[in-house]
Amino acid sequence: MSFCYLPGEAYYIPVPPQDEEAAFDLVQEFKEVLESPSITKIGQNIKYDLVVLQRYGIDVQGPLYDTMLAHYLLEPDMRHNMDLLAETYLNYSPISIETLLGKGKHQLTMDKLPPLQVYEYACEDADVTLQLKNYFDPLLEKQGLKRLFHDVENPLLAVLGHMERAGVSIDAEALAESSISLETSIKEIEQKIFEHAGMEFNIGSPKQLGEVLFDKMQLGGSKIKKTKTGQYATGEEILSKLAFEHEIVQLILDHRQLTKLKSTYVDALPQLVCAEDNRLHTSYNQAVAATGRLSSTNPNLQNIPIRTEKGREIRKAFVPRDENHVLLSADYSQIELRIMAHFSNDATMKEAFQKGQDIHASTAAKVFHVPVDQVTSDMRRKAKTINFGIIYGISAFGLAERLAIPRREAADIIEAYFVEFPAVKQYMDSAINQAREQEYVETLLGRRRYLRDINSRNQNIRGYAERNAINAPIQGTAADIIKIAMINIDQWLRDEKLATRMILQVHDELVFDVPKEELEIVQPKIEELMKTALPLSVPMEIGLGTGDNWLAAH
DNA sequence: GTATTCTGG
DNA sequence: TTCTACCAGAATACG
Repeated sequence: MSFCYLPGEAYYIPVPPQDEEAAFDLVQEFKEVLESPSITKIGQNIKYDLVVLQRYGIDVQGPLYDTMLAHYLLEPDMRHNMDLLAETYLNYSPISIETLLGKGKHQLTMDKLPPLQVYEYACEDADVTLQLKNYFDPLLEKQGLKRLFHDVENPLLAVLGHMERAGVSIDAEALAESSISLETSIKEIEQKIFEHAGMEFNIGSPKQLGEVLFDKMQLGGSKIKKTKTGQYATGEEILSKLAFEHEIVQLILDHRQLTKLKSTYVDALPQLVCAEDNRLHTSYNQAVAATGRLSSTNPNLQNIPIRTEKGREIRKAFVPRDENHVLLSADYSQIELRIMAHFSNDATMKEAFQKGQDIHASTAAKVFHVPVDQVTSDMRRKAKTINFGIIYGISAFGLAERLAIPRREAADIIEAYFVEFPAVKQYMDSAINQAREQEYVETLLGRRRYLRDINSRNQNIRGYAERNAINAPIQGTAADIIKIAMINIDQWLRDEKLATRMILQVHDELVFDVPKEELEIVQPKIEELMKTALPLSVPMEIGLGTGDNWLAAH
C-alpha cells in the first residue's frame, strides 16, 4: 500500500474531488480485498494507510500484520523505518523517497509523479514489506512475542486509527482570549525583569539569562551550576533555589511559565484544527517509546497542562463535540504501584491495595512507624515521593534531592522502607539479576526491553540500565494493560453500534466523547473493561468523571 | 542540527 | 569522588 508519504499529516490529504475520479476509482478496485476479514493485510506502518484509505471510503478490516510493529517488539530501542529495516535485514537499499520526490519544502506529492515511477516504487515497497514479514515471523515466534504482536499491537493500530480520525473539539474562542491576557501579563513581567536587571535582554535565551543573573547580578554565590556545554544552568530547579535572593528570579520563572503556555498550547493548538471537521487530530506513534507506551505528536495531546492554575485554563478548552455530548475521563488509579505489588508479591503492599487504602498514606504509616490516622500531610507527601522513587529505581541522592533533605536521612528512609516492604527489595534485586543474565527484562505479556549496558564497567551507564531493569517491566506492563482495554472498548463500542468515541489516551487515562443518552450504558462498561483487561493479584481501581470540558471530567 | 527548558504520565 | 530517579514532544536560541 503506497500513497503520498506524509507521516502525521494524513488528515491534510484531500478527499479526491468529484471531477478527478481516476485515483478514487483505482482504489475501489481493492476495496473488497481490503475489507475482507479473511485476508491478512501486511504492511509497514499500516495505521497511515488505514487513515488515508478511510478518506477514500474504505474501512480496512483485520487481520493486520505491521512489519514496523514487528520490529518494534523485536528491537524496541531502535528505529523502525522501512529503509533502515531493508538495509539491516535484507541488505537492500530501496528507492529513497527523496530521490523520488525531492526534499525539503519543494518536495512533490506522489500524485504528481508519472504512474510508471509510482508503480516501480509501490511494487518495491510491497516486495520489501513481504520479505521483512518473512524475516521477522520466526523471530517473533522464537522470542515469545506472537501473542503480544497479534492480539495487542496489530489490533491496537486500527483502534488508534479510529481515535485519530475522531479527533477532539477545542474551544478556540476561549484560547484566543487566553492568548491576549497572557500577552499582557508577559509584557508586564518583562518590563519588571528589565528594570531589576538594569538592561534589556532576551529572557528566552538561557545563555543571556545566565550572564545577567550570574555575571552581572552576581546571584547564586557558590551554588552556581554549569551545563554540559559550560553555560550557566538556569532550569526551574536551579532558579527555585535562588528565588529568595532576588525577586527577579520568581519573575523569570513566571515569565517562563506564561511564554511556554502561550507558544506551545494557546497559540499553537488552534492552528492545528482541521478545516474540514473543525477538530484537532493528534497522531499516535506506536513504535517510539522503548517501554511500550504510546506517544502523541502534531500536536502532542499527552502533555496538556493540569498542574498549575493557568495551565488548567488550557485543559478547559478541550470540550465535547456539541451540547448533546459530555467528555468522560477514565483513569487507572496507581496502576504502576499495583503492578509493583503484583510483581513483587509483597504482602504489606498487596494488603494496602486489597483493603482499598490510600497507598501513600499507608506507605507513610509503615515507613514513619505511626498509625494511619496519625499520618500528617507532610509524611504523606514524603511517602508519595518514595513510592515514585521505588518505581524509578530509587537512590538516596535522588530522594534527598527531591525531598530537600540530607542524603543520610534519605538513605535511612529508604532502609526503613525496605524493612517494611522486603519483597519489593527482593523483586528489585531479582529484576537486576535477571537483566544481568539474559540482557533483557520483560513485561507481564512478554514485551522485552534489552539492557545491553547492564554489565558495563562504567558505573553511570550500568546504573542507568539497572534503573531501567526495575522501571521498564512496570511502565511496560501498564502500557500492555491499557492497550488491551482500548482494544476491548473499541470492539464493544462497535458491536453495540454506539456513537460514543474514544478520543484520547494519556498513558493511564482514556477520554471519551459521549452522547448524553449513552452515558448510563457506557460509563459502567468502560470501567469494567478497564478493570478486567489483564487481572492482577491486587484489585484495579478506575477513577471516572464527566463534564463539559476535560478539566471538569477529572 | 544540538542544547536547553518545560509540559505531561 | 561522581552523579543518578523512568518515559515522552515542542518551542526557542544559537552555531
